[in-house]
Amino acid sequence: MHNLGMEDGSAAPPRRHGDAASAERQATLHDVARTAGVSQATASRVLNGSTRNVRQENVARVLAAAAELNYTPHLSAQAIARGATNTAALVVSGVDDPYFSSIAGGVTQAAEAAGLIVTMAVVDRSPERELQIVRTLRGMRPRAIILTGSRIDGTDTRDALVEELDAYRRAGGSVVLVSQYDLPFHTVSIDNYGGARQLARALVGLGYRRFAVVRAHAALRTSRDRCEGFVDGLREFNIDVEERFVFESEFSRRGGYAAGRELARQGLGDTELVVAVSDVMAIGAMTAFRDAGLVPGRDIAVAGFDDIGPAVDVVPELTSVTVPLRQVGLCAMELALSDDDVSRVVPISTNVVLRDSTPRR
Amino acid sequence: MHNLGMEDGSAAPPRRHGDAASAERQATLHDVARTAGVSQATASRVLNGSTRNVRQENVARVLAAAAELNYTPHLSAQAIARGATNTAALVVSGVDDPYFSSIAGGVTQAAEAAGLIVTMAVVDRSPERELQIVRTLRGMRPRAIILTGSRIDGTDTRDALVEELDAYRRAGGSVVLVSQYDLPFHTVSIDNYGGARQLARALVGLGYRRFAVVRAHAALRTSRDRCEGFVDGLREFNIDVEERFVFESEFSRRGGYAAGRELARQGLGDTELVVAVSDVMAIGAMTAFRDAGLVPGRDIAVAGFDDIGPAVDVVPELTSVTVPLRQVGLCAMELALSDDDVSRVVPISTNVVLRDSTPRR
DNA sequence: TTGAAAGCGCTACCAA
DNA sequence: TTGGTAGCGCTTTCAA
Repeated sequence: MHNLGMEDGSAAPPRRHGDAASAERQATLHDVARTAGVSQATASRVLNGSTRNVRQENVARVLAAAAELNYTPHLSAQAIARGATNTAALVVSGVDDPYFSSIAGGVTQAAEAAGLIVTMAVVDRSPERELQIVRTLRGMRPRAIILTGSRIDGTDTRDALVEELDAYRRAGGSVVLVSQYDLPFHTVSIDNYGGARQLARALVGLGYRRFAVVRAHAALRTSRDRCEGFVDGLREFNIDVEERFVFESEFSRRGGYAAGRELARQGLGDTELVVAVSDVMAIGAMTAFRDAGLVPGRDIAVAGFDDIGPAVDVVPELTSVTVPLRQVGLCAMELALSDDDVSRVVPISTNVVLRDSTPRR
Repeated sequence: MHNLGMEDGSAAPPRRHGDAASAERQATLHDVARTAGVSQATASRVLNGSTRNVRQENVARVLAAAAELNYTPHLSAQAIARGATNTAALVVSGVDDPYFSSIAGGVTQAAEAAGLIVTMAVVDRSPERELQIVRTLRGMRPRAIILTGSRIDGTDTRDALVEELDAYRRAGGSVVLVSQYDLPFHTVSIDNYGGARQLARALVGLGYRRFAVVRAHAALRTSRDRCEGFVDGLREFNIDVEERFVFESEFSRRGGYAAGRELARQGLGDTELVVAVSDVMAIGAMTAFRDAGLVPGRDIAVAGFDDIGPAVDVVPELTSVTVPLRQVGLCAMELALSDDDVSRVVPISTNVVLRDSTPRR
């Protein structure tokens, strides 16, 4: 690599080779050892093993040499020699969704605490793609694979995925699923069904009787569970949601907006409240309502799910179901690190928060 | 690890050892070769090299063996043998901030397209921590290191970081900085200064004369540039921002909220508009105003920066400066992959969007 | 078209 | 407390 076009006044030493293609070789442990005048084994002990049984003088020499050569251990080489990496893999479906990014925040925090590096992959496409990603990730031999928001349900590839994960686990890896509680792996199980059911009760308690529902594709377990919980909750009061007031849409702000717009276009009828399976969707829907000339909280009440930060930044503040997403991430990582023999399920409970978007009727 | 709780009827061979700790060995290329009855070299050629010069029959055998053994190439081993990985490292400061997660979205998308795996590290603490993270990342020998939102400015560790990055680059790695345009590396340079300056002009154009500013620590380059651009823009009209109406706070929703609360507590005086250095902060401030009984857009106008999605979900919709964050991510990755000799700077222009949070006066 | 074998950078065992 | 050395799983010459 050349270095044209930069008047580099910084501390950086100049290029050594004129040759454009030639890169300086990274210093290896061998180099360090030679420079320090000790064996490679000793250098290894100083830099990565237990410093204990090396003479002080040699420790110093090695350290000095390493600093001088700007040595960085080759993690792949270490991984291969040690037979284990310090990597954890995280699979999400969309980083820019607050739901996933909050979980990811928790995961990375816990990983850092455990000295692990997180590798993140995004599945935005098909289940096939997810399978492929898991295969690739497996190739990194991470300590753990954490799968969140997977559309594992009811697809042909489901069995293949499960087998892939199982093979990984048999080889000593640790698998954690977030919100997928019927598979034989560690699972952080968010109480989507229960929370939604509670939400239904609470809303009925406020005086609502006629509902519309905005949900995502049924293959998305999270959406389905929330939907079912809500519908079951209403059924306790002999309330049904009319088919024409159920909107299936993309699991995103855009999807929520589209659903809201559609609902507004079609006419609210006597619908009093629309509940979306996520805050992100609910917020999108609220904006769609406003754009259609409806005032959320007055003309139509709105409720969401997750209680993401922005829920209190919109007007009116959004009624939701609190899910401690960051903690979900922490939990997932902990589960991943506990080498439990049994597949454990850690339940995460959820909690209804009533706000101004659903005023008492 | 045990395997309780699942009746595994799959093709997976049974445990070899009764020992709970013992894991089944992952199949290696050697195993595949043996099973297929060919040499390891041939197996390698089929599975990873050019399939071309291997007899059809052997190709089939190897493929079959690989499938049967559920073989996954050991990426670390490949990395070490090939002398190169297919990894890219991304350093952000906070995943759950829409700013970073949007950029991260772009980066991962571009990485995927290029067949790279993204490793993500979060720097939420000190610059020292950042240096340490970069060192670790370097150990993975990624093809590229993308640094975004780094608080590289004016710290003691700055030189150390630069040297670290330079050493990495000398060894053939590719470094990309987002929004740090005075360092000798590839840079995606968001026009923070210009955008802020335009914003100032536009707001003055709307009739505003008295401003408050909510900003983050001056060491954060992004915040500083936006601030300076804004102040310079006002100066064109001989408008100054009083010192007591400048609030320094955390670069987050929380920080924005705190600043807004403080401003409300202190009293607006004759302040007409508060501009925050990011939408996230602006939105936090808006909520603080509301909580203090002020109506944003009526009692106090508000403007932000970035034009993140939620900007149009709040009421009133937030005036902002559009930054194509996803594209910034894409760009960064492209820059990383182009093995350009010269350190290139790709400018990203920004654009003022006036919305209801800053009504004409 | 194939296989033997020499590494890649590192760790860890064993003997000194 | 040290150094020699045998791998770790893979790629890639080089001969056959």
